[in-house]
Amino acid sequence: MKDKDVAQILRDKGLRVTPQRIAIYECLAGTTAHPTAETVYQQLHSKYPSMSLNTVYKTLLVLEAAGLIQRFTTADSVFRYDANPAEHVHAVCLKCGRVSDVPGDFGEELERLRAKAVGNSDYNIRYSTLLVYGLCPECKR
Amino acid sequence: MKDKDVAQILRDKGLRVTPQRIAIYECLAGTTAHPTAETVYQQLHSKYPSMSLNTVYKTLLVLEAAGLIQRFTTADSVFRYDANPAEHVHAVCLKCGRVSDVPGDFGEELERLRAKAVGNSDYNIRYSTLLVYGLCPECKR
DNA sequence: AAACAGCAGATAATCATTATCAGAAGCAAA
DNA sequence: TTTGCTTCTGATAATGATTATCTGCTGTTT
Ligand SMILES: [Mn+2]
Ligand SMILES: [Mn+2]
Ligand SMILES: [Zn+2]
Ligand SMILES: [Zn+2]
Repeated sequence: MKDKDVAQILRDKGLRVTPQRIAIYECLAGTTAHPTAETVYQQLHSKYPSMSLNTVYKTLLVLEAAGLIQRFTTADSVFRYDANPAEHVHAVCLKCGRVSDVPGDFGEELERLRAKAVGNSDYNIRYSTLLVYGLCPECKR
Repeated sequence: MKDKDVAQILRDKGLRVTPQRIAIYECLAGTTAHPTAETVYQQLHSKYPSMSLNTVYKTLLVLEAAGLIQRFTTADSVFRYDANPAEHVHAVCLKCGRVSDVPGDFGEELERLRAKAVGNSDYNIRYSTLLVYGLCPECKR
């Protein structure tokens, strides 16, 4: 997704386009690491020394509300952010906390699970999150 | 699971059996609501006025380490506790935060997902958590 | 350029969870 | 049953992530 698109999506939602919003989105779009707000802040601090952590948090909320990114939480209870807002499977390392995408198309499996959950639950189901926990390549020695 | 069993499991792990531990386990075993630590604390406060919230937290960690319960986190980033330590599917209400078990046996589907994730990921996968988000019966009006 | 509404940054507040430590209590041995 | 050791509990404080508040600034529209 290019800057122009992000800017346009923001404008279409009545939101302003600011350098901070573009920078934070690009930071997320340019990594596969599912960083925390703190990590995003540190990444951008050299290029944008005046940007505050609070702005990072608020901007991430704005981007999420606009449907541009997703936010999720793992067992360590720190929010992770992902420039890919589509449902997909995440692997979480039990030792170092790293979060990675699980490659492959799980659309069919997730859809089947969803259908079964919809049938069995009295909830009006909107979406689902699947996390698999284990040891990352580095940590499994 | 009866008290005697819990007590014995604790003893087998070299842990002491205390009224607080039994009470907290029974509180969890007697509900399907997946309470937070704070909720467990409030539930027990009338019967055990001297029990502290800190003890609830530490006891829940002990019970989890003993494999008697499981802990997980939802989108609101507050830990939920469950006397059923087996993998199963949870539904989370987007409006009120309620967490319910999704009935039905998802063992086969979860196993298939796990197998596919194991094949596609370079993580050494141990377990997984599947949460479905939506509106609970109360909140969907 | 001007004017307005929304945004960024500094700061403080909040909330859940964990750490610390002294006294109480479970447990095993005597 | 009593003793003695060790672990646990509860009071309190600390931590860490996230959010709230407020003032000055900036993007946007005219
Ligand atoms: Mn991802
Ligand atoms: Mn459950
Ligand atoms: Zn790792
Ligand atoms: Zn609800």
